[in-house]
Amino acid sequence: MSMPRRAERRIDREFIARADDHRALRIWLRLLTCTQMIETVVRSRLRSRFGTTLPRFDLMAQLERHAEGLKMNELSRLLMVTGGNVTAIVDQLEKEGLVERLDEPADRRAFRIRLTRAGDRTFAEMAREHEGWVVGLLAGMSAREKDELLRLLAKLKQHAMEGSA
Amino acid sequence: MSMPRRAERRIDREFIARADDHRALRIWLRLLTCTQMIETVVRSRLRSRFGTTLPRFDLMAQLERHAEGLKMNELSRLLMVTGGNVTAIVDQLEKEGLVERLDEPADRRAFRIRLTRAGDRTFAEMAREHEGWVVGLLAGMSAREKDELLRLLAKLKQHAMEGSA
DNA sequence: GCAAACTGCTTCAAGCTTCATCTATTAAGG
DNA sequence: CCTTAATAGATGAAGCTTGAAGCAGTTTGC
Repeated sequence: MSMPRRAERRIDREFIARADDHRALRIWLRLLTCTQMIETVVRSRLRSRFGTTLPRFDLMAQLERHAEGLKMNELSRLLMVTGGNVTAIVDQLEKEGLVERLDEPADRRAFRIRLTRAGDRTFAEMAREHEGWVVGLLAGMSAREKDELLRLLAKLKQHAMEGSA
Repeated sequence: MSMPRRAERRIDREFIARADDHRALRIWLRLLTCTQMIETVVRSRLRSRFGTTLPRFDLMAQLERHAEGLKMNELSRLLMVTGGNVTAIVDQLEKEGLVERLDEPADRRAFRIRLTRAGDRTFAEMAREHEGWVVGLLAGMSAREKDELLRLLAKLKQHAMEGSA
């Protein structure tokens, strides 16, 4: 009835490996689901409440965190989108007077993007509501669980960073 | 030096609330970062290895899990994208002979989308490599951590689901 | 100095995505 | 029946995103 010890162990190890592979795939799928669910809510509310879009909000959020301004490639890296994409969004926001391009004295190719005063005001209003939406969506989790999730995501982020470079 | 007891407590409670709000925002940002990092890797490899895109892969993955086929609106719900989007991608895949539209006898408006034999073969090949990429990206985490992450994401998913409906 | 490599940004085409709107079909109420 | 409402998909405009190619300015190595 029972298999030879050697084969048993080999099969068991394979089984464990497969189970773990499966876990990785499930994490990836669930991560994607969670992100898309939150994204859908935030996107829809940004549109209905403020007539704006998520990428524009994200770009302004980065600028708000860096009052000294950011170069195009820094924005591209922080937002994890291509440079061409950043150009398009900054063009729009600049046309609407929410951000401005300032010449970078040290490098004539580059410039610094900064929120204008109007942009700063506009963003502050959106950010206040935005925080409320996110807090609401995560309200079911305890502080302890949030900390644990934060920790695990940090780990995932770090490993994925190494694995993709 | 010390404040009246009442004020102290009020401030403390506010402080805790703010800290927790901040945690929620950080979770959301980190979730987004992790997702985008993995997405970028998978997207780029799907392109270079198989000349295809992530949305097409995702759609085929859903069909592979439902051998009996899926209706357009079911695909839309599962993939969490709009119906118009599904139409466009199915049109492409159908033109390439990877999926097929089958008439639904019970409802002349609808039809069932299914992988063709060629689609099934093509997907199997991609899925094998895809799993390897994801496993590699998550390799730094222990089985225990993966289980915990899976559990917390499930919770997040559930609460976000309720909060967005 | 100067050529070559690199960097910062833009442009463009192609594909993805949403939202709003449309047609055809089905379901429900009277 | 017949009207009304709801549902399944398709379509088109507008915006997002990528990847590749290109231009101008900077750095590097000889």
